[in-house]
Amino acid sequence: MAKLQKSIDKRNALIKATIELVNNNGFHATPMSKIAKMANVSPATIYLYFENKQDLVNQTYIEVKGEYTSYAFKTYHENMNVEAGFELIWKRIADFKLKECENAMFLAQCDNTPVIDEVSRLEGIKHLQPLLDLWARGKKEGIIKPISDYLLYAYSINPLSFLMISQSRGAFTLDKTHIEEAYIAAWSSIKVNK
Amino acid sequence: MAKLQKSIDKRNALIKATIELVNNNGFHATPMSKIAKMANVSPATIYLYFENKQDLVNQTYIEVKGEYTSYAFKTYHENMNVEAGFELIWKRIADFKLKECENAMFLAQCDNTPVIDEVSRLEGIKHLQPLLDLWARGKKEGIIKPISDYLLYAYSINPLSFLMISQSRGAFTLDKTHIEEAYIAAWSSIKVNK
DNA sequence: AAAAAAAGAATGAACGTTCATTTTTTAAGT
DNA sequence: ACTTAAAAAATGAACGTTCATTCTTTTTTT
Repeated sequence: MAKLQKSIDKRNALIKATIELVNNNGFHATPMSKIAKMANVSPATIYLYFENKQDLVNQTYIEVKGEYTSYAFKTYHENMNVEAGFELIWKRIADFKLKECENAMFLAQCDNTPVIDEVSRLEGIKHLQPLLDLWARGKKEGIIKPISDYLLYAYSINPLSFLMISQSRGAFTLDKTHIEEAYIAAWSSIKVNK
Repeated sequence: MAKLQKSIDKRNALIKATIELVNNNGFHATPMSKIAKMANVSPATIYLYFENKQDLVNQTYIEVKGEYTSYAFKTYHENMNVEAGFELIWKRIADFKLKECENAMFLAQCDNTPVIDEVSRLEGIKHLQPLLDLWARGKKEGIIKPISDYLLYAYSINPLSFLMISQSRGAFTLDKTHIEEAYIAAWSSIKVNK
C-alpha cells in the first residue's frame, strides 16, 4: 500500500510537470530531463511509469480529458429540460476553463496539434456523450437546430477555448460579464429561432 | 533579374515545404533537413534565405496570414451595409479555409500553440482591422451586440477553424449546406435580437 | 537477504547550424 | 561573341549539442 501510494504520487508529479512544461514550451520542446527535474525524479524513473515520451503525453491527455468531462457533467441529470441542461453543462465547462486553466490549456494544445495519437484522441471524445444525447433530445423537441453535432460544438463549446487562449496571452480578461455574454452568444447560435 | 527570380522560387519552395511538413508533424518534429529535401535544396541553403528555423516559421506565418486576410477582404468595401459586409467577409474566410486548406491549417496550428514569436503574431493580427471597423460600425448602428471583439471573433469567425481541423481529420465533411448553416449560427451569435 | 524501485551516468541517434569547397552567375576586357 | 576572373549562390560534410532511452549500480522496501 505504502509502495503503491508513493508510486501514485510520483506518477501524478510527472503528469503535472508534463502539463506545465508542455503548456509553456510545447511537446517537442519539452525534454524528458526537464520533466524529471520538475517532478523531482530521475529521467530513468519516468520509464518505470510510462513506456516512452509519447505514452506519457497520451496518458496525460486521457487523464486530463477525463477530469474535464467529469467536471462538466458533475451536476447534470438527464431529466433536466434541454435549455437548463445545456446552460448548466456550458457553465461548468466555462468554469473549468477558468479555474483549471492549466489543464484546459493543455487540452486545447493537444486538440489543435498533431501531438496526440489518434487512438488517445478518440478515447477522450467518448466522454462527451451526455452532451450529444442532450443535443439529440433538443433537436427532437425542436429546441435545438437540426444540424451536425460538429457545428453545434464549433459554435457553442469551442469558442471558450479560443477565449481561454486569448486570456492566457494576456490579450484580454474573461470576467463574469464576458462569461454571461458568451453564454448568450453560444445559446443563440444553436437554439431554434421561434 | 534571372538571379532574383530563381531566389524567389527557392524561397517559395522552402515556405511551401515548411507549411506542409509543419501541418503534418508540428514545428519541432520537422527537421530542417526534411524541409530542405522537400524544397530540393541543401540544408545550408535555407540559411541564405532565413536566419534560422524560428525565423523561417515566423516569416512563413506572416506571409500566409497576409494571403489569408487579403483574400478575406478582397471584395469588401467599406460602404457596404453591416450585415451584407459581414456575410461577404465571412464567406470569403470560409472559402479560404476550404480552398486553401493547407494554408489555413498552418495558421490554425500557429495560432493555437507557442511556436510563433509574439511579435510575428501581432504583425499578423494587424491586417484584421477592416473586420474590427465593420463591427464597430455595427455596434454603433445597434445591429451587432455591444460586446468585446474577442467575443465576436470567438463566436463568429473562430468556429471555422475548428470545423476545418475536424474536416482535415476526416471526422466530417464541410459541404455547401454546412457552410450555410454555419453562417447562420455565426450571424445569430453576434447580431442584436430585435 | 532477496526483490523492487530509483538513480546517475552512458549511449547512440538526430538535429540545427556552420564551414570549406564547388558551381553558377555576372560583367569587364578583348 | 568569347574569355576570364571576381562575386554570389549553393552544396555536402562536419560539428557540437541535445535528447530519448538504456545500462549498471545504489538505495529502499519487503
